[in-house]
Amino acid sequence: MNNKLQAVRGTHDHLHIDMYNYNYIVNIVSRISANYGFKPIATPIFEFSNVFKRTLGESSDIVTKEMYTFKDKAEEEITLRPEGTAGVVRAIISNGLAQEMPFKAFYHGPMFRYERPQKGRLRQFHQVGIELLGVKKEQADVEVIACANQVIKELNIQKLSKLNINSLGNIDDRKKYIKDLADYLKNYKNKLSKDSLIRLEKNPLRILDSKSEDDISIIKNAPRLNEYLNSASRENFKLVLEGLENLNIKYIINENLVRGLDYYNDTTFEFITDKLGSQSAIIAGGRYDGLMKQMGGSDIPGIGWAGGIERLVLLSTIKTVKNKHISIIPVGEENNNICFDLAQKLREKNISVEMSYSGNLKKRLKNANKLASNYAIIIGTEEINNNSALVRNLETGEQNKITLPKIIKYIEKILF
RNA sequence: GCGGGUGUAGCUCAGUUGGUUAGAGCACCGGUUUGUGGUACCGGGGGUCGCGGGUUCAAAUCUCGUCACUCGCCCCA
Repeated sequence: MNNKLQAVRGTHDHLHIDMYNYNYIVNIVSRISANYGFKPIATPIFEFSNVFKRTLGESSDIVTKEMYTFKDKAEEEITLRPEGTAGVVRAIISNGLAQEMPFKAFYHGPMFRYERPQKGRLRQFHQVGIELLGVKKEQADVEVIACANQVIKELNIQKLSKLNINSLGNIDDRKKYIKDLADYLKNYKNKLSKDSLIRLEKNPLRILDSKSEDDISIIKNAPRLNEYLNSASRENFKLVLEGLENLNIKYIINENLVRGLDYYNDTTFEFITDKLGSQSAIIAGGRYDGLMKQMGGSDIPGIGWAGGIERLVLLSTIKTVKNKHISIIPVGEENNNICFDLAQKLREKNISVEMSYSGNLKKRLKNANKLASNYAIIIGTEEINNNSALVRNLETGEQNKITLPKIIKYIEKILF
């Protein structure tokens, strides 16, 4: 491979198969979420940088080291979106949709994060996601999670993933907790891992899901977040869990599930897998009640999730069902026009037809075989003289002579 | 951002202690006469051995750098 021309690190070309897989995932989520009342929406791929800086948290990893930010020709600071929620919420505010609550959106598209690429982790990756705004009631949490659960189920990967769930409480409770947690951890400064010492300064919550053995043993006796939750948050969490049980959705309460974005509160959840190395989350989300207000809109609650399309594809065994397909073969260039005309007529009947561009009968049959055509229609001078065509079943080799006026009906009959 | 592994035809890989025109399978193209594919046989195209520098009479093979992929960490979908 002479790689003078290569795609930028962490970006991929999506060739046929990739696009079929991509569309497969998007179509499933689109259809399922529509059944829950979510409607499609698309927001721009880039936004003013503040849209993300203000919402994701100035100290979050995404903002501090992963954003693709640049100045455009008008000196505006622009960022390629690293996630979908902030843009959707901004769009609601920009378009004055705060009156139309509840607002239920489904979206998909590319996201950008400057990270070290790995399997299932790219710099340009793609997400599908839903957002439900305007409902504080736990019914929203349950509905949103149930939708994700159904996606997992229909992708047939429920055995490969587990739903983890936790409640982060509100911001004030969490602040109190973080302070106590940090105070506790400061007693173990000499035992904590290097990474965790840094986290202790920047974001002590993150130490909770550390993979270091030492950290884990220290955390065992640390103060617990759920003991800091106010009664409303506790009650809400309890109702969410009951709602899931009511729907027979299996979950694991994971008290150490803390998410990287500052805007989350109360319910957070992740469908995680152990099949993708370091990349465990395939669908993840949570509640973000303060986000809209923080962005300058009304005080409207929200909850949603996003799924990584590439990760979902990696986990699924996707079989794309191929439509029945026909190859039309003229024998002799002089019969091209009549064949091409027949091809058009069949296509107008919504039948998938190809006519190869060159070659004799043998080559064209070979080509038909390569295209996995179900039937070949062969028309040469001999057939035209009889006002007929040969229809060959390429699986069985069976071949019939059909008169031209009847051929479209005949093809429709054998295909459907 | 940190640490490890890998990089030879479109794909999967061989390539001996550095030594003459770099190989295989699959795929692709053509042929095995004239209007019949999927099997078989024969033939062909395609690689400046990721890229750049260094060591050497000589480098795919050693060395350094760089790019990309990959594994772990960080973090995340």
